[in-house]
Amino acid sequence: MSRKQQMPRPGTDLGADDTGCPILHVDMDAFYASVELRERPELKGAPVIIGAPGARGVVLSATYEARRFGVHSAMPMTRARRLCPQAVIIPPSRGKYAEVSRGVMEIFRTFTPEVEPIASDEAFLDVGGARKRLGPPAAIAAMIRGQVAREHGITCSVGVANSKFVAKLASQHCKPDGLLVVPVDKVVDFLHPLPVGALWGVGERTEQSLVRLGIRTVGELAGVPVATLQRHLGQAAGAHLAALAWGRDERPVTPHVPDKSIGAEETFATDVDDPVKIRRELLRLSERVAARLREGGHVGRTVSVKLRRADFSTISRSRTLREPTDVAQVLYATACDLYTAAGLEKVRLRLVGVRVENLRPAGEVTRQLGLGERETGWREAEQAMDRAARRFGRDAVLPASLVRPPFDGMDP
DNA sequence: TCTGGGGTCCTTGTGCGT
DNA sequence: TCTGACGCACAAGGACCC
Repeated sequence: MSRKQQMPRPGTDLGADDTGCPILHVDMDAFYASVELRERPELKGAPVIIGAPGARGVVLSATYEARRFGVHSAMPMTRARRLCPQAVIIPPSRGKYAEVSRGVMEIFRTFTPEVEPIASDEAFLDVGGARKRLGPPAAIAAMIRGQVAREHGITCSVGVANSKFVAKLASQHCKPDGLLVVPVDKVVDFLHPLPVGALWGVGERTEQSLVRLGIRTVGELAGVPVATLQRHLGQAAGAHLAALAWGRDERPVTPHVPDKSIGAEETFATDVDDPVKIRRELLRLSERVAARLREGGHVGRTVSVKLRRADFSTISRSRTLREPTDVAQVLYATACDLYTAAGLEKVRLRLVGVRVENLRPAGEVTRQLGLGERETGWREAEQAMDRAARRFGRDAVLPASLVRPPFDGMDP
């Protein structure tokens, strides 16, 4: 589901020597759309867009037929509909995609335990240790593609290279339904004709900065001194891009990357300036985030709120607590304080969000509650809500202020 | 053209203790 | 006692990823 445009093919004959190329990047083709098309085969060959049909939404996925009209993921739905009015719009079913994603990741793990999922539809695999058992990396990539297609009825593209970054570019390069090996001695030939925007970490802004410096291709980037890049892009980004331009990327495939933050946010159907409604939304988001913290066995110390005004300008405010927490009422109280302190109570907002950072495993934390603190009572109540939710569904038990009276036409 | 939601990482600024 | 340098933690915002 990369939102970058399909890159031009550099026209290099790369051969297929996969010696020293243990890294695979597997990327499902138009993942959400492909999953939907399994159930609606009559739409095969038609332009299909996955996205919320409401006024405020973006394209989550689009078939290649829709992409021919210029539609791509992250594009506002209104624009996508204008570009391709004949497209069939399907609202997303995230649960369904998560289930297929789990199945596909399980297939990957039958080939190697070294699987690093980076999104629901893509993962890095290090198959260096599977060579004796299963054969060379390119052969393993072909087996994976076959098994995913057989068991899930969708296609994927695989890049094979000596580093994560080159493998990822390779999979994008051979989409859809392709397999591309970039041999070690062809990495520079592969990279240098590409536009700088193809590099991981170069988005719209950075690309503009580079173009202003007269740098349009990776090859041109490779010829610029690191210090010059660092002066214009910052220390880390400059050094990072200079390394990538020569194909240097030492990051290993890491199967277990711990969560650093957990959050939830919501865009209102129409902008809201009523503090009561904003606080009710903060409560709903706090409940959601706290439930996910407890589900993952996390507690967190820093609570931040995100407030986006009607003009799309966004501010965030955060506070680090004395003790880490996974209690919705603590998150909610902090979020309300931050919202009030931000002075936006009379301002029309289009989005609010709650996030918890500085996560630690809940088991590691020894709790020190002050005199009169009631967190334990809340925690027990919320744990009881978790149990009810597991039995009867997420909406079975809600705080009173979130229970919608009958015929309540309020928004959200 | 009017921009979702869930994240990570980096930079910059500031306050505080030493 | 005051001052500057330094390191650190925190806060805020921005860019980027899928």
